[in-house]
Amino acid sequence: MTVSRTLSGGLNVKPDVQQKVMDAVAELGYHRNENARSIRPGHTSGLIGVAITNIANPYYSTFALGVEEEAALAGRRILLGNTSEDSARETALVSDFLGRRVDGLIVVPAGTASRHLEHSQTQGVPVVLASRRVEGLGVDSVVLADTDGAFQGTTALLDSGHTRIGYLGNSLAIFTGERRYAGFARAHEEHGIPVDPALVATNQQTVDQARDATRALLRTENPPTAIFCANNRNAIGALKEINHQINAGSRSVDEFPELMSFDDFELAELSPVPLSVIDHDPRELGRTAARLLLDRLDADGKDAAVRELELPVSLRMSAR
Amino acid sequence: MTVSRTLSGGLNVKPDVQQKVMDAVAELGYHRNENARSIRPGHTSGLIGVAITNIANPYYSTFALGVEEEAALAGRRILLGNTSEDSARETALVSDFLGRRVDGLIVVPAGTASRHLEHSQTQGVPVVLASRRVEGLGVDSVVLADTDGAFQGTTALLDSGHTRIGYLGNSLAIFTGERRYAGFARAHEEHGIPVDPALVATNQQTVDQARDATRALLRTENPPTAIFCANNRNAIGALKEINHQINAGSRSVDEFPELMSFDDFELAELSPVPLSVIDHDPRELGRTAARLLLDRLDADGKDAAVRELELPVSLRMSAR
DNA sequence: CTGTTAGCGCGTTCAA
DNA sequence: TTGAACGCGCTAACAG
Repeated sequence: MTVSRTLSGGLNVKPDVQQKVMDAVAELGYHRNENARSIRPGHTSGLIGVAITNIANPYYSTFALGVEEEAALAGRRILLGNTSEDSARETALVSDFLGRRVDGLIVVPAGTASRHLEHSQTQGVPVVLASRRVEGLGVDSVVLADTDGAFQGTTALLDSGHTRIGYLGNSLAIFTGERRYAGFARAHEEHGIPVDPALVATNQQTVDQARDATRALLRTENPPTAIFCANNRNAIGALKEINHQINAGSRSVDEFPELMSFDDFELAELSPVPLSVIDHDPRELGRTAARLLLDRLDADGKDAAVRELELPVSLRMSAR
Repeated sequence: MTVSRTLSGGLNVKPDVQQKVMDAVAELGYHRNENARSIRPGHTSGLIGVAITNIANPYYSTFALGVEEEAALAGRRILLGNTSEDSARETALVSDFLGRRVDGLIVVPAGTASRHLEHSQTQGVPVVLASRRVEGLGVDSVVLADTDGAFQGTTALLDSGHTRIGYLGNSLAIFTGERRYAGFARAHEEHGIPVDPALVATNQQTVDQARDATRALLRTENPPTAIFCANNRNAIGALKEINHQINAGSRSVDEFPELMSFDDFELAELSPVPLSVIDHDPRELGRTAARLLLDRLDADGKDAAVRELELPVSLRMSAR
């Protein structure tokens, strides 16, 4: 008890005894057992479980940084896990997080399955969805203005005269994939220009897959004059393939399509073809998700209505 | 007890009772309290604490992915924390990790202070250092062949005729900074070419700082014909500045220095100036660090001698 | 100011 | 096959 009291401020412990305790603590390298502390009635772990689909994607690691910063400000740590875009792994991860009694969960959901995120399954542990929503799950969420951003970007391309625009994105079954494609399609509708299905590729998860899809697009007999890339993996893949072909020297630079990327990324400015960006800040997305969660963890935020935020994006047109 | 037995395999529990338990578990969303489990005698948390200097740097997030993959294979999770290159935060982070009774620690040390990593302070929890070593700390470590890689890269530049080579890196007080500079300097020595101190900048932690340093280098009256960049942050900063100046159109491309980057990075191939890379795999670095730790956590690895690994790097010369 | 009691959730051990 | 007692480390509440 004396040690416990000393370590929690030293109230009602003689100063010289406190000193002895501190000396012993320093010498022995003693650390209070947080796991034992967390099982006391009315106490929690101070951990926030963060499940993202891919740590190695700079977009998501920056997102995680934002969460971590905001959590650290509130004296909490994050438990980070990778789902690899796999719903089963997400379920296992969330289950593990709950077993460790995280105070809350921040999830970039991998699929549309959501039983494991339901209130009854999480034992009331609050969940915040980020980047993607899951229908019918009454939880807080923060996503981007996907449809609007894609609409704006596509409109800009159409306005500048493009009529054949390629589309590279991830699966339409994924929340962002569906929304971004919807914006792409609506812009076409409003311009009275049909989307050519031959120019639409929607199953690239990796840079290499995006490269392959780009190669296929460029090989068609009537290739697109611009490509809309629904995320940074696809934009980078397209860029790599185009750069490769330019260096191979088969055609001149301006025979290649210009690019519109949903997501900014490092070194985008080196693109040999004009590249515009639908820009937003993954770090801010992480911070916002964390704030939603932390707020919900506060006594006063506990019973607030469900908040579904949508962060704006901004179109940054290529200088050329 | 019946629930406990059912959840740990169902030995000696009547099948129909097991079923009832499982039904109730599913309905209630019950999860065993891992924190409570971990304080039982002879049990551990299954967590590995990972302290890196910057999650948002793709290099380190890929490193973390490698650790996570390897840890997941062994049924463990990682607790990830950011030190922001700050020794005090590292100490606090490690202390927090120990309080949560991590089974082991993987640390990219921020400084040379190491009291908090000593065996006596970690209560015998094994520590593995990655990327950087700390002198006088008898713990396992895995680092890169920094000196050798820098030596090879610099030698290649000198061999191809450069006599004025700039150096951009992080502080010489940092393990990798010191070693990479040493390789740079030794290559000069062996060629009998002195290093011009005016061309050496060693305090850039961020891309923007690296840009500034590059601008200063290019502005000197006798600018370098090549720049050795000791890590990806510095290479990217140099690239951005050079690209910017090329686009500004003041000089022709081949008046700009070529680049040698210690660290590969995404889209390096888009460089307008020749860029060679001293390549290595951060994911493998992470995996190796995790394996060192997991091995040490096994009964048979417990008392093994200290292992200090050095992973090889490979020089990939610019195609041009 | 310092110590004792009790209970958090779990599973080992022992009893029924 | 099931349940009861015990102890892990910690601290609120209550003696002393």
